[in-house]
Amino acid sequence: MEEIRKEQVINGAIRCIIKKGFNQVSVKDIAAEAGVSTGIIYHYFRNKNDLLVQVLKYSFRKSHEQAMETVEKIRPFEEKLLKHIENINFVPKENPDFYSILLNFLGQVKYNQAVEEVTQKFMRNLRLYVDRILEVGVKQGYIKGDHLECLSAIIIGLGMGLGIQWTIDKKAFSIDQISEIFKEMVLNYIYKQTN
Amino acid sequence: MEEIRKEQVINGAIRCIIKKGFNQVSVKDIAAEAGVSTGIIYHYFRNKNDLLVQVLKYSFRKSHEQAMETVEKIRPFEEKLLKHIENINFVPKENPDFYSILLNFLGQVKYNQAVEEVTQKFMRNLRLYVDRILEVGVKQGYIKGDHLECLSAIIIGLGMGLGIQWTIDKKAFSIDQISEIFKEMVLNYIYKQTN
Amino acid sequence: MEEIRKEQVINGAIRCIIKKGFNQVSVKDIAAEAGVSTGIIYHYFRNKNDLLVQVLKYSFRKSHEQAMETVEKIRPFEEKLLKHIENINFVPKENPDFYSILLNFLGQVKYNQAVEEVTQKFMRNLRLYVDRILEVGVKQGYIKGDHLECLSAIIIGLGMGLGIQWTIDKKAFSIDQISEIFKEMVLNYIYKQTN
Amino acid sequence: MEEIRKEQVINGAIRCIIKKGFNQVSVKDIAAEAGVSTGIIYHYFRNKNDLLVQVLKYSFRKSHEQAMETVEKIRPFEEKLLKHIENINFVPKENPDFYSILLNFLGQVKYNQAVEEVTQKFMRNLRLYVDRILEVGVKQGYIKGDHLECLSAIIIGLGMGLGIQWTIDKKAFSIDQISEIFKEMVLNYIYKQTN
DNA sequence: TATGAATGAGGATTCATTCAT
DNA sequence: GATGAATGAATCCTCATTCAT
Repeated sequence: MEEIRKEQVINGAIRCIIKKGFNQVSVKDIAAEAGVSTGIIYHYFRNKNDLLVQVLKYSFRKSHEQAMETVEKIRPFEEKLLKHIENINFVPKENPDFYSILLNFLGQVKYNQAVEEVTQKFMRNLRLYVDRILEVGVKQGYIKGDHLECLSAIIIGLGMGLGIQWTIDKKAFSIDQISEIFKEMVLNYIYKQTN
Repeated sequence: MEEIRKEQVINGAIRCIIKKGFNQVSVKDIAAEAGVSTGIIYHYFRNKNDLLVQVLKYSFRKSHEQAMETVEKIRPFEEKLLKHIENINFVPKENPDFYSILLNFLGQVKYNQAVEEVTQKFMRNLRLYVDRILEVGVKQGYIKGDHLECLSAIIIGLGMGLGIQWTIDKKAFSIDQISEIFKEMVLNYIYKQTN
Repeated sequence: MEEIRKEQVINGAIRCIIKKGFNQVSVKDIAAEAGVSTGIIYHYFRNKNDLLVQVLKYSFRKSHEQAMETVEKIRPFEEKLLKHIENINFVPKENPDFYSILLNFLGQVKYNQAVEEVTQKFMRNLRLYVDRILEVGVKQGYIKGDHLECLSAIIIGLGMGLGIQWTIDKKAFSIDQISEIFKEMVLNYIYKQTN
Repeated sequence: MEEIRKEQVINGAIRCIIKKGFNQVSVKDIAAEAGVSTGIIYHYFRNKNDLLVQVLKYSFRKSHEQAMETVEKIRPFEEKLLKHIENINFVPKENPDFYSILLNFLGQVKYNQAVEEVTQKFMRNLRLYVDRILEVGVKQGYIKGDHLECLSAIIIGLGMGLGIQWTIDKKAFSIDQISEIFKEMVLNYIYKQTN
């Protein structure tokens, strides 16, 4: 029951942030959106900041789960890597709310330790997942392991940079097209190192 | 005189935003930091939002000028392109305040039309600048023009994605190392298309 | 059972008031301190104010019982009077919590009829008890009854005034020393009237 | 101007406390009573507690000034001492608001350091003033200095104890009558020590 | 009896904005 | 141009009280 209520409030908060923006959201708004009283929010969360941190954690978890879903099942190395890059690049299109939430929180990282920790952990996990895929490629002899330690940051960084650009300006480019090019660049890079 | 006062206030606002974060800054804070009264701020800016938009414009202009400075003088195509990529990648290290400011504003884009317009224009200019460099490369016969229309978004996107990752977590990777790899990836791509 | 529960809650409330102060105590605090739920408090007490009035009554009764204990047994007039004065003067030292509680409630007397009535009754009983001792002294011929009607108020008043001073500032004076002097002043007064 | 505004707010706060009681007073009440906006209170006082401490200081200062006024001019030792005792005893009648305020704050002493400090200082000054009068009596040879060090606490303590009793229950006794008796007790005591 | 989730009015405090000086 | 006192709506949060279980 407690978990249900917490999720109810978190989802209300997410809808509010998407609709009005992080800075403009009040506890009253969230309570109304979630269909509860303001008081109950303080029963389940220490304060507004605690709630917002839970929102971030929840969003990260959901996004992660969603992005992994399709990749998990794929075995062949190259196919798995390319599908993962595609997934990352397609987040802004397929889950635009996530970028809304993310952009709202990124500005807070520097000023809010809890937000910083949660965000750092999320980013590290993202890179780690890519690293693991690449490791498999190395182990199976497809690619050499040299010069691969930064590739995860590049893949995640590009995904994020494109996502933000596209969120700011949907007319900037075609995500589909750019994703293809980027996949090609990555393949070039890992095989060139190998040959 | 008006310009001096405006810049004085804008710089106070920038210092405040960097120090306390966008959401936590009040007009009183800015006035105190700039060494003026709150009243005078309303003499030179329509309201707080107007001031913040001016801050964004000012930051974008300064960052742009700084990033261009070294590149402008370089003539040879490849050298110019690589130097520009390097410049973009090094912004978070050499001008970390810019990323502080940028991240503070990115969350507002969706909810504030003026911020949206200014940000969109800035991003377009960034891509345009890269496109121009590439165009010169095509004209001078170094590379073919096909498949280059998305490269600017990739270059800018990666710069931004790395900048944000690094701003969030300085231990994530070495900017220098990653910049080298990325430059290699870009060269691979443009010459492979050509040959 | 009802009495046990009520006393359990009252004692929780007393500990809370001593620890945090009357104004700062919530029903939730009291429930937690007493080891019960908030709901049960409303089963045994009409509301928070009712509970607090019961706390006051209980404190007055306990303090009264404690102060009387030693005096009751003493028969000789002068010895009994002096011992009672001493008891009154020593309350702040021997039962400092009582003064904590008392001071917390005194400010409410004017604004809370129930508190006013309970406090007035307690103060009257205190004076009455002194009056009875003096009456015995008169009956037994030790002192004359003229000019004695105010002595109880003086004895109680001084006890209270010293208690409050000492509660505010333990370094203000030595209760033992002052009690001796005051006993002497009272004896001087009642025998001077007599001779 | 700042001082006038501060006094305006303090007086509003005093009227509120007298009318509704310390615990029941809100900043909104005080603002309304003082005829200002709530915002301005935070312009002149750090917070509600700061304002209340200023109220206490102000009340203490005013009460002190008022009590001293008549005594200051009197030179002869005995007359001066008796007049001072009388003044102390008559405060509840002549300045009942002071006792209202005092009782409202006494309960806070233990839980509020600023209130504690201000109250301790006030009480010490009260005793000091009595001590100075007695010193003069000693110097001029009217009385001996032995056994006088506690007399100030007794005089202040009785004044306070009677004041509180009378504030709680006006029918308890006649202040005039009791003041006469107490003055007699003090004279007995100081001269008995002398002869 | 007993619990503690739920309510929502009310409290302290902040802050963008105005305006008399 | 320049100041900063003044406003009051809005914010976060608390808490007495109720009630379904």
